[in-house]
Amino acid sequence: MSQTVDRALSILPLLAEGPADLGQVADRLGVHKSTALRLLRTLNEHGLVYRQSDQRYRLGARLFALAQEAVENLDVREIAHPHLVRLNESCGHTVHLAVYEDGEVLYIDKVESRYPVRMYSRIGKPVAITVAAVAKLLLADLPEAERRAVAEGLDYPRYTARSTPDASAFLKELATVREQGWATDLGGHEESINCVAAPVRGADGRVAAALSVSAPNVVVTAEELLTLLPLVRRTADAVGRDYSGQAPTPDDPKE
Amino acid sequence: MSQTVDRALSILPLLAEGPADLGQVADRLGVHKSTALRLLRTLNEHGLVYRQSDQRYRLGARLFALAQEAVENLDVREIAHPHLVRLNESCGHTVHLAVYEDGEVLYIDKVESRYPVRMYSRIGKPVAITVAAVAKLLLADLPEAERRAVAEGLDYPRYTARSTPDASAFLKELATVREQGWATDLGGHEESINCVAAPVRGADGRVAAALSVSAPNVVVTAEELLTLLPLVRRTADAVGRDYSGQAPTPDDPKE
DNA sequence: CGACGCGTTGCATCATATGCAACGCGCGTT
DNA sequence: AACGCGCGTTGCATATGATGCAACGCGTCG
Repeated sequence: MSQTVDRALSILPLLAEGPADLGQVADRLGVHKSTALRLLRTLNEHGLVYRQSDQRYRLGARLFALAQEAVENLDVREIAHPHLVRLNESCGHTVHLAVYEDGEVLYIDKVESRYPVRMYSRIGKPVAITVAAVAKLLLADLPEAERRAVAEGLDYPRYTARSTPDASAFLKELATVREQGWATDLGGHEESINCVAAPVRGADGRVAAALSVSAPNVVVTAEELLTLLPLVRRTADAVGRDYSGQAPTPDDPKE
Repeated sequence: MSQTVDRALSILPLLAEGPADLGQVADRLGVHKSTALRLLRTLNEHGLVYRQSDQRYRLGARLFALAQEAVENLDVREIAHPHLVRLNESCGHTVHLAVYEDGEVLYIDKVESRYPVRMYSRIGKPVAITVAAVAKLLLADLPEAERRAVAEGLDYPRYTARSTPDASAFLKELATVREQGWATDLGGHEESINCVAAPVRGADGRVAAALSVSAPNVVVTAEELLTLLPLVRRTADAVGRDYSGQAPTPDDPKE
Protein backbone atom coordinates (compact mmCIF):
# COMPACT_ATOMS: atom_id res chain seq x y z
CA MET A 1 0.00 0.00 0.00
CA SER A 2 2.74 2.43 0.81
CA GLN A 3 5.35 2.11 -1.86
CA THR A 4 8.28 3.49 0.07
CA VAL A 5 7.69 1.34 3.10
CA ASP A 6 6.96 -1.62 0.89
CA ARG A 7 10.31 -1.26 -0.81
CA ALA A 8 12.12 -0.80 2.46
CA LEU A 9 10.58 -3.90 3.98
CA SER A 10 11.36 -5.92 0.88
CA ILE A 11 14.98 -5.41 1.71
CA LEU A 12 14.72 -7.51 4.85
CA PRO A 13 13.96 -10.92 3.30
CA LEU A 14 16.51 -10.05 0.67
CA LEU A 15 19.19 -9.57 3.29
CA ALA A 16 18.01 -12.68 5.06
CA GLU A 17 19.54 -14.63 2.21
CA GLY A 18 22.88 -13.19 3.15
CA PRO A 19 24.78 -9.91 3.30
CA ALA A 20 24.52 -7.70 0.22
CA ASP A 21 26.06 -4.46 -0.92
CA LEU A 22 24.29 -1.33 -2.02
CA GLY A 23 24.31 -2.15 -5.72
CA GLN A 24 22.82 -5.59 -5.22
CA VAL A 25 20.05 -4.22 -3.06
CA ALA A 26 19.24 -1.49 -5.57
CA ASP A 27 19.15 -4.00 -8.41
CA ARG A 28 16.94 -6.47 -6.61
CA LEU A 29 14.56 -3.69 -5.66
CA GLY A 30 14.63 -2.20 -9.12
CA VAL A 31 15.39 1.28 -7.82
CA HIS A 32 18.18 3.76 -8.11
CA LYS A 33 21.16 3.32 -5.86
CA SER A 34 20.53 6.58 -4.07
CA THR A 35 17.03 5.42 -3.24
CA ALA A 36 18.27 2.13 -1.91
CA LEU A 37 20.85 3.99 0.10
CA ARG A 38 18.27 6.08 1.84
CA LEU A 39 16.09 3.12 2.60
CA LEU A 40 19.02 1.19 3.99
CA ARG A 41 20.05 4.11 6.09
CA THR A 42 16.61 4.35 7.57
CA LEU A 43 16.52 0.65 8.31
CA ASN A 44 19.95 0.99 9.78
CA GLU A 45 18.94 3.80 12.13
CA HIS A 46 16.25 1.54 13.45
CA GLY A 47 18.72 -1.27 13.93
CA LEU A 48 16.98 -3.61 11.55
CA VAL A 49 19.97 -3.80 9.27
CA TYR A 50 23.58 -3.56 10.24
CA ARG A 51 26.44 -2.35 8.17
CA GLN A 52 29.35 -4.64 8.57
CA SER A 53 32.96 -3.62 8.25
CA ASP A 54 33.14 -4.52 4.56
CA GLN A 55 30.35 -2.01 4.00
CA ARG A 56 27.84 -4.66 3.12
CA TYR A 57 24.52 -4.80 4.87
CA ARG A 58 23.04 -7.63 6.85
CA LEU A 59 20.11 -8.06 9.19
CA GLY A 60 20.56 -6.21 12.44
CA ALA A 61 20.39 -6.95 16.10
CA ARG A 62 17.17 -5.13 16.77
CA LEU A 63 15.37 -7.96 15.05
CA PHE A 64 16.33 -10.22 17.93
CA ALA A 65 15.00 -7.78 20.44
CA LEU A 66 11.74 -7.38 18.57
CA ALA A 67 11.26 -11.10 18.07
CA GLN A 68 12.00 -11.56 21.74
CA GLU A 69 9.44 -9.00 22.80
CA ALA A 70 6.93 -10.30 20.29
CA VAL A 71 7.01 -13.75 21.80
CA GLU A 72 6.66 -12.32 25.26
CA ASN A 73 3.46 -10.63 24.21
CA LEU A 74 1.85 -13.90 23.30
CA ASP A 75 -0.13 -14.27 26.44
CA VAL A 76 -1.30 -17.80 25.68
CA ARG A 77 2.27 -18.80 26.16
CA GLU A 78 2.52 -17.23 29.61
CA ILE A 79 -0.69 -18.77 30.73
CA ALA A 80 0.11 -22.15 29.32
CA HIS A 81 3.68 -22.44 30.45
CA PRO A 82 3.12 -23.76 33.97
CA HIS A 83 0.70 -26.32 32.56
CA LEU A 84 3.27 -27.48 30.05
CA VAL A 85 5.79 -27.89 32.80
CA ARG A 86 3.38 -29.94 34.87
CA LEU A 87 2.47 -32.09 31.92
CA ASN A 88 6.12 -32.69 31.25
CA GLU A 89 6.69 -33.64 34.86
CA SER A 90 3.91 -36.18 34.62
CA CYS A 91 4.99 -37.92 31.46
CA GLY A 92 8.62 -36.94 30.99
CA HIS A 93 8.31 -36.33 27.27
CA THR A 94 8.77 -33.25 25.17
CA VAL A 95 5.83 -30.85 25.27
CA HIS A 96 5.13 -28.24 22.60
CA LEU A 97 2.75 -25.31 22.38
CA ALA A 98 1.84 -23.93 18.97
CA VAL A 99 -0.35 -21.25 17.42
CA TYR A 100 -1.61 -20.50 13.93
CA GLU A 101 -0.92 -17.22 12.24
CA ASP A 102 -1.31 -16.10 8.67
CA GLY A 103 -1.04 -19.48 7.01
CA GLU A 104 1.76 -20.65 9.27
CA VAL A 105 1.97 -22.72 12.40
CA LEU A 106 4.52 -21.69 14.99
CA TYR A 107 5.87 -23.36 18.05
CA ILE A 108 5.83 -20.76 20.76
CA ASP A 109 6.96 -22.81 23.70
CA LYS A 110 8.59 -26.08 24.52
CA VAL A 111 9.49 -28.07 27.59
CA GLU A 112 11.91 -30.89 27.27
CA SER A 113 13.16 -33.27 29.91
CA ARG A 114 13.60 -31.23 33.02
CA TYR A 115 15.04 -28.34 31.09
CA PRO A 116 12.48 -25.66 30.44
CA VAL A 117 14.02 -24.29 27.29
CA ARG A 118 12.45 -21.54 25.31
CA MET A 119 12.74 -23.16 21.96
CA TYR A 120 13.21 -19.99 20.00
CA SER A 121 15.31 -21.97 17.63
CA ARG A 122 12.18 -23.52 16.19
CA ILE A 123 10.20 -20.34 16.11
CA GLY A 124 10.13 -18.87 12.67
CA LYS A 125 11.26 -22.03 11.01
CA PRO A 126 8.41 -23.52 9.05
CA VAL A 127 6.69 -26.18 11.08
CA ALA A 128 5.85 -29.34 9.18
CA ILE A 129 2.37 -28.01 8.80
CA THR A 130 1.04 -30.91 6.76
CA VAL A 131 1.90 -33.57 9.30
CA ALA A 132 2.38 -32.04 12.75
CA ALA A 133 -0.38 -32.95 15.17
CA VAL A 134 -0.68 -29.40 16.46
CA ALA A 135 -0.94 -28.05 12.93
CA LYS A 136 -3.83 -30.38 12.19
CA LEU A 137 -5.73 -29.10 15.18
CA LEU A 138 -5.11 -25.47 14.38
CA LEU A 139 -6.01 -25.80 10.73
CA ALA A 140 -9.01 -28.01 11.41
CA ASP A 141 -10.58 -25.15 13.29
CA LEU A 142 -10.27 -22.58 10.53
CA PRO A 143 -13.39 -21.51 8.67
CA GLU A 144 -14.15 -23.85 5.80
CA ALA A 145 -13.05 -21.41 3.09
CA GLU A 146 -9.75 -20.48 4.64
CA ARG A 147 -9.01 -24.09 5.51
CA ARG A 148 -9.46 -25.18 1.90
CA ALA A 149 -7.43 -22.25 0.61
CA VAL A 150 -4.57 -22.95 2.97
CA ALA A 151 -4.63 -26.69 2.37
CA GLU A 152 -4.57 -26.28 -1.36
CA GLY A 153 -1.77 -23.75 -1.22
CA LEU A 154 0.55 -26.06 0.68
CA ASP A 155 3.35 -28.30 -0.45
CA TYR A 156 3.11 -31.87 0.73
CA PRO A 157 6.65 -33.08 1.20
CA ARG A 158 7.03 -36.82 1.75
CA TYR A 159 9.08 -36.72 4.91
CA THR A 160 8.26 -40.38 5.46
CA ALA A 161 5.98 -43.03 4.00
CA ARG A 162 3.31 -41.90 6.42
CA SER A 163 3.40 -38.20 5.55
CA THR A 164 0.20 -36.62 4.33
CA PRO A 165 0.40 -37.02 0.55
CA ASP A 166 -1.84 -34.26 -0.79
CA ALA A 167 -4.48 -31.66 -0.10
CA SER A 168 -7.47 -33.93 -0.28
CA ALA A 169 -5.97 -36.43 2.16
CA PHE A 170 -5.08 -33.54 4.39
CA LEU A 171 -8.56 -32.08 4.37
CA LYS A 172 -9.99 -35.48 5.15
CA GLU A 173 -7.60 -35.83 8.05
CA LEU A 174 -8.58 -32.36 9.26
CA ALA A 175 -12.24 -33.37 9.20
CA THR A 176 -11.45 -36.40 11.35
CA VAL A 177 -9.40 -34.31 13.72
CA ARG A 178 -12.11 -31.69 14.07
CA GLU A 179 -14.57 -34.45 14.76
CA GLN A 180 -12.60 -36.24 17.43
CA GLY A 181 -11.07 -33.18 19.07
CA TRP A 182 -7.51 -34.39 19.15
CA ALA A 183 -4.77 -35.29 16.70
CA THR A 184 -1.71 -37.44 16.27
CA ASP A 185 1.37 -37.55 14.12
CA LEU A 186 2.57 -41.11 13.93
CA GLY A 187 5.89 -41.04 12.15
CA GLY A 188 4.65 -38.57 9.59
CA HIS A 189 7.50 -36.17 10.06
CA GLU A 190 10.28 -38.33 11.35
CA GLU A 191 9.95 -42.06 11.10
CA SER A 192 10.60 -42.75 14.75
CA ILE A 193 8.76 -39.85 16.36
CA ASN A 194 5.12 -39.90 17.45
CA CYS A 195 2.99 -37.10 18.85
CA VAL A 196 -0.41 -36.65 20.45
CA ALA A 197 -1.96 -33.23 20.56
CA ALA A 198 -5.04 -31.49 21.94
CA PRO A 199 -6.57 -28.08 21.27
CA VAL A 200 -6.66 -25.11 23.62
CA ARG A 201 -9.97 -23.34 23.17
CA GLY A 202 -10.50 -19.68 23.92
CA ALA A 203 -13.61 -18.12 25.39
CA ASP A 204 -15.25 -18.08 21.97
CA GLY A 205 -14.74 -21.81 21.52
CA ARG A 206 -12.24 -21.31 18.75
CA VAL A 207 -8.93 -23.12 18.91
CA ALA A 208 -6.46 -20.55 20.18
CA ALA A 209 -3.48 -22.86 20.44
CA ALA A 210 -2.57 -26.50 20.50
CA LEU A 211 -0.26 -28.50 22.68
CA SER A 212 1.40 -31.79 22.03
CA VAL A 213 3.51 -34.48 23.61
CA SER A 214 6.20 -36.07 21.46
CA ALA A 215 8.35 -39.11 22.01
CA PRO A 216 10.55 -41.36 19.94
CA ASN A 217 9.14 -44.86 19.64
CA VAL A 218 12.29 -46.36 21.03
CA VAL A 219 11.09 -44.95 24.35
CA VAL A 220 7.37 -45.53 24.09
CA THR A 221 5.33 -47.16 21.38
CA ALA A 222 2.60 -45.23 19.65
CA GLU A 223 0.02 -47.21 21.61
CA GLU A 224 1.61 -46.29 24.91
CA LEU A 225 1.82 -42.68 23.86
CA LEU A 226 -1.89 -42.71 23.10
CA THR A 227 -2.60 -43.67 26.69
CA LEU A 228 -1.45 -40.17 27.53
CA LEU A 229 -4.22 -38.67 25.47
CA PRO A 230 -6.60 -38.10 28.41
CA LEU A 231 -3.86 -36.31 30.28
CA VAL A 232 -2.98 -34.19 27.28
CA ARG A 233 -6.59 -33.25 26.73
CA ARG A 234 -7.10 -32.43 30.37
CA THR A 235 -4.06 -30.18 30.28
CA ALA A 236 -5.21 -28.43 27.13
CA ASP A 237 -8.62 -27.90 28.66
CA ALA A 238 -7.07 -26.49 31.79
CA VAL A 239 -5.06 -24.04 29.73
CA GLY A 240 -8.18 -23.11 27.84
CA ARG A 241 -10.02 -22.48 31.09
CA ASP A 242 -7.22 -20.27 32.38
CA TYR A 243 -7.05 -18.52 29.08
CA SER A 244 -10.70 -17.80 28.57
CA GLY A 245 -11.36 -16.90 32.17
CA GLN A 246 -9.16 -14.26 30.63
CA ALA A 247 -7.30 -12.50 33.37
CA PRO A 248 -5.23 -9.71 31.83
CA THR A 249 -3.60 -9.94 35.23
CA PRO A 250 -3.35 -13.69 35.67
CA ASP A 251 -1.57 -13.23 38.97
CA ASP A 252 -4.85 -12.27 40.54
CA PRO A 253 -7.34 -14.93 39.51
CA LYS A 254 -9.98 -13.97 42.02
CA GLU A 255 -12.44 -11.14 41.20
CA MET B 1 16.24 9.81 6.53
CA SER B 2 13.13 8.58 4.85
CA GLN B 3 10.20 9.93 6.78
CA THR B 4 7.64 7.38 5.69
CA VAL B 5 9.81 4.39 6.41
CA ASP B 6 10.98 6.00 9.60
CA ARG B 7 7.43 6.31 10.81
CA ALA B 8 6.56 2.80 9.78
CA LEU B 9 9.53 1.34 11.60
CA SER B 10 8.76 3.37 14.68
CA ILE B 11 5.61 1.35 14.98
CA LEU B 12 7.53 -1.82 15.71
CA PRO B 13 9.08 -0.90 19.06
CA LEU B 14 5.76 0.66 19.93
CA LEU B 15 3.95 -2.61 19.35
CA ALA B 16 6.70 -4.43 21.18
CA GLU B 17 5.29 -2.91 24.36
CA GLY B 18 2.05 -4.68 23.68
CA PRO B 19 -0.83 -4.83 21.25
CA ALA B 20 -2.31 -1.50 20.23
CA ASP B 21 -5.24 -0.33 18.17
CA LEU B 22 -5.19 2.05 15.25
CA GLY B 23 -5.93 5.17 17.26
CA GLN B 24 -3.16 4.51 19.75
CA VAL B 25 -0.65 3.94 17.01
CA ALA B 26 -1.68 7.11 15.19
CA ASP B 27 -1.43 9.13 18.38
CA ARG B 28 1.97 7.80 19.35
CA LEU B 29 3.26 8.49 15.87
CA GLY B 30 1.65 11.89 15.75
CA VAL B 31 0.03 11.23 12.40
CA HIS B 32 -3.48 10.99 11.07
CA LYS B 33 -5.31 7.72 11.52
CA SER B 34 -5.49 7.08 7.82
CA THR B 35 -1.75 7.43 7.57
CA ALA B 36 -1.18 5.02 10.42
CA LEU B 37 -3.61 2.64 8.79
CA ARG B 38 -1.67 2.56 5.57
CA LEU B 39 1.61 2.05 7.36
CA LEU B 40 0.17 -0.76 9.44
CA ARG B 41 -1.28 -2.39 6.38
CA THR B 42 2.07 -2.34 4.66
CA LEU B 43 3.78 -3.79 7.71
CA ASN B 44 1.04 -6.36 7.87
CA GLU B 45 1.52 -7.44 4.26
CA HIS B 46 5.13 -8.11 5.06
CA GLY B 47 4.19 -10.11 8.10
CA LEU B 48 5.92 -7.82 10.56
CA VAL B 49 2.71 -6.99 12.33
CA TYR B 50 -0.29 -9.17 12.83
CA ARG B 51 -3.83 -8.14 13.25
CA GLN B 52 -5.41 -10.14 16.00
CA SER B 53 -9.06 -11.00 16.22
CA ASP B 54 -9.91 -7.97 18.32
CA GLN B 55 -8.56 -5.83 15.47
CA ARG B 56 -5.60 -4.69 17.48
CA TYR B 57 -2.13 -5.00 16.04
CA ARG B 58 0.82 -6.83 17.48
CA LEU B 59 4.22 -7.90 16.23
CA GLY B 60 4.04 -10.58 13.57
CA ALA B 61 5.52 -13.95 12.93
CA ARG B 62 7.83 -12.90 10.15
CA LEU B 63 9.99 -11.28 12.78
CA PHE B 64 10.83 -14.71 14.12
CA ALA B 65 11.78 -15.92 10.69
CA LEU B 66 13.97 -12.91 10.06
CA ALA B 67 15.65 -13.10 13.43
CA GLN B 68 16.24 -16.76 12.82
CA GLU B 69 17.83 -16.14 9.45
CA ALA B 70 19.80 -13.24 10.79
CA VAL B 71 21.41 -15.39 13.41
CA GLU B 72 22.23 -18.00 10.84
CA ASN B 73 24.11 -15.43 8.84
CA LEU B 74 26.39 -14.70 11.73
CA ASP B 75 29.13 -16.91 10.47
CA VAL B 76 31.33 -16.51 13.53
CA ARG B 77 28.77 -18.54 15.32
CA GLU B 78 28.87 -21.41 12.87
CA ILE B 79 32.61 -21.49 12.83
CA ALA B 80 32.92 -21.20 16.56
CA HIS B 81 30.26 -23.68 17.56
CA PRO B 82 32.29 -26.90 17.38
CA HIS B 83 35.02 -25.21 19.37
CA LEU B 84 32.56 -24.18 22.05
CA VAL B 85 31.30 -27.72 22.27
CA ARG B 86 34.81 -29.07 22.64
CA LEU B 87 35.65 -26.48 25.27
CA ASN B 88 32.53 -27.46 27.14
CA GLU B 89 33.44 -31.12 26.98
CA SER B 90 36.83 -30.33 28.45
CA CYS B 91 35.69 -28.27 31.37
CA GLY B 92 32.00 -29.06 31.78
CA HIS B 93 30.96 -25.47 32.38
CA THR B 94 28.71 -23.11 30.49
CA VAL B 95 30.34 -21.57 27.43
CA HIS B 96 29.12 -18.37 25.78
CA LEU B 97 29.94 -16.66 22.51
CA ALA B 98 29.21 -12.96 22.13
CA VAL B 99 29.59 -10.17 19.59
CA TYR B 100 29.39 -6.40 19.71
CA GLU B 101 27.04 -4.46 17.51
CA ASP B 102 25.91 -0.89 17.60
CA GLY B 103 26.51 -0.21 21.24
CA GLU B 104 25.20 -3.54 22.38
CA VAL B 105 26.73 -6.86 23.27
CA LEU B 106 24.83 -9.97 22.26
CA TYR B 107 25.20 -13.58 23.16
CA ILE B 108 24.97 -15.48 19.92
CA ASP B 109 25.64 -18.98 21.14
CA LYS B 110 25.77 -21.01 24.30
CA VAL B 111 26.69 -24.51 25.33
CA GLU B 112 25.68 -25.70 28.73
CA SER B 113 26.57 -28.91 30.48
CA ARG B 114 26.16 -31.58 27.85
CA TYR B 115 23.10 -29.91 26.47
CA PRO B 116 23.84 -27.92 23.35
CA VAL B 117 21.14 -25.32 23.74
CA ARG B 118 20.80 -22.37 21.47
CA MET B 119 20.41 -19.62 23.97
CA TYR B 120 18.17 -17.47 21.80
CA SER B 121 16.38 -16.46 24.91
CA ARG B 122 19.26 -14.19 25.76
CA ILE B 123 19.67 -12.79 22.31
CA GLY B 124 18.24 -9.35 22.04
CA LYS B 125 18.03 -8.89 25.73
CA PRO B 126 20.58 -6.40 26.95
CA VAL B 127 23.66 -8.17 28.19
CA ALA B 128 25.10 -6.81 31.41
CA ILE B 129 27.51 -4.82 29.31
CA THR B 130 29.24 -3.08 32.17
CA VAL B 131 30.28 -6.23 33.96
CA ALA B 132 30.24 -9.22 31.60
CA ALA B 133 33.70 -10.50 30.78
CA VAL B 134 32.90 -10.83 27.09
CA ALA B 135 31.57 -7.28 26.97
CA LYS B 136 34.81 -5.96 28.43
CA LEU B 137 36.81 -7.65 25.70
CA LEU B 138 34.58 -6.45 22.92
CA LEU B 139 34.45 -2.87 24.16
CA ALA B 140 38.13 -2.78 25.00
CA ASP B 141 38.89 -3.27 21.33
CA LEU B 142 36.79 -0.39 20.06
CA PRO B 143 38.56 2.72 18.76
CA GLU B 144 39.33 5.12 21.59
CA ALA B 145 36.65 7.62 20.65
CA GLU B 146 33.83 5.13 20.30
CA ARG B 147 34.86 3.33 23.46
CA ARG B 148 34.68 6.53 25.49
CA ALA B 149 31.40 7.50 23.90
CA VAL B 150 29.84 4.13 24.64
CA ALA B 151 31.23 3.93 28.16
CA GLU B 152 29.95 7.36 29.04
CA GLY B 153 26.54 6.65 27.57
CA LEU B 154 25.98 3.58 29.72
CA ASP B 155 24.15 3.05 32.94
CA TYR B 156 26.12 1.38 35.68
CA PRO B 157 23.67 -0.69 37.68
CA ARG B 158 24.98 -2.08 40.95
CA TYR B 159 24.08 -5.70 40.44
CA THR B 160 26.41 -6.62 43.27
CA ALA B 161 29.03 -4.96 45.41
CA ARG B 162 31.61 -5.86 42.81
CA SER B 163 29.79 -4.37 39.82
CA THR B 164 31.60 -1.72 37.84
CA PRO B 165 30.50 1.53 39.52
CA ASP B 166 30.97 4.16 36.80
CA ALA B 167 32.41 5.09 33.44
CA SER B 168 35.87 5.96 34.62
CA ALA B 169 36.27 2.67 36.50
CA PHE B 170 34.95 0.89 33.44
CA LEU B 171 37.40 2.57 31.09
CA LYS B 172 40.21 1.74 33.45
CA GLU B 173 39.11 -1.88 33.51
CA LEU B 174 38.91 -1.89 29.73
CA ALA B 175 42.47 -0.63 29.52
CA THR B 176 43.62 -3.47 31.75
CA VAL B 177 41.66 -5.98 29.72
CA ARG B 178 43.07 -4.70 26.46
CA GLU B 179 46.51 -4.92 27.94
CA GLN B 180 46.29 -8.46 29.24
CA GLY B 181 44.20 -9.90 26.40
CA TRP B 182 41.60 -11.60 28.57
CA ALA B 183 38.90 -10.64 31.01
CA THR B 184 36.99 -11.88 34.02
CA ASP B 185 33.76 -11.19 35.76
CA LEU B 186 34.09 -12.20 39.36
CA GLY B 187 30.67 -11.86 40.88
CA GLY B 188 30.02 -8.56 39.17
CA HIS B 189 26.71 -9.62 37.76
CA GLU B 190 25.52 -12.30 40.10
CA GLU B 191 27.25 -12.69 43.40
CA SER B 192 28.01 -16.36 43.00
CA ILE B 193 28.91 -16.52 39.32
CA ASN B 194 32.38 -16.10 37.89
CA CYS B 195 33.51 -15.97 34.27
CA VAL B 196 36.72 -16.00 32.31
CA ALA B 197 36.71 -14.81 28.73
CA ALA B 198 39.07 -14.49 25.79
CA PRO B 199 38.84 -12.59 22.50
CA VAL B 200 38.38 -14.07 19.05
CA ARG B 201 40.41 -12.03 16.61
CA GLY B 202 39.60 -11.75 12.92
CA ALA B 203 42.11 -11.53 10.07
CA ASP B 204 42.54 -7.83 10.71
CA GLY B 205 43.49 -8.39 14.32
CA ARG B 206 40.32 -6.75 15.59
CA VAL B 207 38.23 -8.55 18.16
CA ALA B 208 35.38 -10.13 16.19
CA ALA B 209 33.82 -11.99 19.08
CA ALA B 210 34.52 -13.13 22.59
CA LEU B 211 33.94 -16.40 24.35
CA SER B 212 33.64 -17.14 28.01
CA VAL B 213 33.35 -19.93 30.52
CA SER B 214 31.03 -19.35 33.46
CA ALA B 215 30.57 -21.32 36.64
CA PRO B 216 28.99 -20.75 40.02
CA ASN B 217 31.54 -20.63 42.80
CA VAL B 218 29.82 -23.41 44.65
CA VAL B 219 31.22 -25.65 41.91
CA VAL B 220 34.61 -24.10 41.39
CA THR B 221 36.28 -21.20 43.10
CA ALA B 222 37.37 -18.19 41.13
CA GLU B 223 40.96 -19.36 41.46
CA GLU B 224 40.15 -22.75 40.01
CA LEU B 225 38.22 -21.15 37.21
CA LEU B 226 41.22 -19.04 36.36
CA THR B 227 43.26 -22.17 35.78
CA LEU B 228 41.06 -22.68 32.74
CA LEU B 229 42.29 -19.43 31.25
CA PRO B 230 44.96 -21.02 29.03
CA LEU B 231 42.37 -23.42 27.64
CA VAL B 232 39.88 -20.62 27.02
CA ARG B 233 42.49 -18.55 25.28
CA ARG B 234 43.64 -21.46 23.16
CA THR B 235 40.05 -22.10 22.11
CA ALA B 236 39.45 -18.46 21.27
CA ASP B 237 42.65 -18.40 19.24
CA ALA B 238 41.59 -21.53 17.40
CA VAL B 239 38.26 -19.96 16.53
CA GLY B 240 40.09 -16.87 15.36
CA ARG B 241 42.32 -18.96 13.14
CA ASP B 242 39.37 -20.77 11.62
CA TYR B 243 37.58 -17.51 11.22
CA SER B 244 40.32 -15.51 9.61
CA GLY B 245 41.55 -18.34 7.44
CA GLN B 246 38.17 -17.31 6.16
CA ALA B 247 36.62 -20.21 4.33
CA PRO B 248 33.22 -19.13 2.98
CA THR B 249 32.93 -22.90 2.54
CA PRO B 250 34.39 -24.07 5.80
CA ASP B 251 33.68 -27.67 4.91
CA ASP B 252 36.54 -27.61 2.45
CA PRO B 253 39.46 -26.14 4.34
CA LYS B 254 42.08 -27.28 1.86
CA GLU B 255 42.81 -25.12 -1.22
C1' DC C 1 49.22 6.97 -13.90
C1' DG C 2 44.65 6.27 -15.58
C1' DA C 3 40.23 4.07 -15.40
C1' DC C 4 36.90 1.64 -13.40
C1' DG C 5 33.63 0.46 -9.59
C1' DC C 6 31.29 1.74 -5.70
C1' DG C 7 29.26 4.66 -2.29
C1' DT C 8 27.80 9.33 -1.60
C1' DT C 9 25.70 14.12 -2.25
C1' DG C 10 22.64 18.06 -4.02
C1' DC C 11 19.03 19.04 -6.60
C1' DA C 12 14.87 19.55 -9.84
C1' DT C 13 10.83 16.95 -10.82
C1' DC C 14 6.72 14.82 -9.89
C1' DA C 15 5.12 10.67 -7.91
C1' DT C 16 3.40 9.60 -3.56
C1' DA C 17 2.30 10.06 1.14
C1' DT C 18 -0.57 12.96 3.80
C1' DG C 19 -4.67 14.85 6.26
C1' DC C 20 -9.35 15.99 5.65
C1' DA C 21 -14.06 14.97 5.46
C1' DA C 22 -17.48 11.71 4.90
C1' DC C 23 -19.16 7.02 5.40
C1' DG C 24 -20.20 2.37 7.58
C1' DC C 25 -20.63 -0.22 11.32
C1' DG C 26 -20.99 -2.17 15.99
C1' DC C 27 -21.96 -1.20 20.63
C1' DG C 28 -23.51 0.84 24.68
C1' DT C 29 -26.77 4.24 26.28
C1' DT C 30 -31.18 6.52 26.82
C1' DA D 1 -35.93 0.16 19.74
C1' DA D 2 -33.68 4.33 18.40
C1' DC D 3 -29.95 7.07 18.95
C1' DG D 4 -25.27 8.60 19.19
C1' DC D 5 -20.67 7.73 19.99
C1' DG D 6 -16.22 5.61 18.81
C1' DC D 7 -13.51 3.36 15.73
C1' DG D 8 -11.92 1.71 11.37
C1' DT D 9 -12.21 2.66 6.53
C1' DT D 10 -12.38 5.14 1.89
C1' DG D 11 -11.69 8.81 -1.91
C1' DC D 12 -9.61 12.70 -2.93
C1' DA D 13 -7.01 17.35 -3.46
C1' DT D 14 -2.84 19.10 -1.94
C1' DA D 15 2.08 19.64 -1.30
C1' DT D 16 5.36 17.20 0.94
C1' DG D 17 8.76 14.18 0.55
C1' DA D 18 10.68 10.31 -2.22
C1' DT D 19 12.84 9.62 -6.62
C1' DG D 20 16.42 9.37 -10.26
C1' DC D 21 19.89 11.98 -12.40
C1' DA D 22 24.36 13.72 -12.76
C1' DA D 23 28.47 14.83 -10.63
C1' DC D 24 31.92 13.93 -7.11
C1' DG D 25 35.24 11.39 -3.96
C1' DC D 26 37.77 7.62 -3.16
C1' DG D 27 40.00 3.30 -3.32
C1' DT D 28 41.61 -0.50 -6.32
C1' DC D 29 43.19 -2.79 -10.14
C1' DG D 30 45.35 -2.83 -14.56
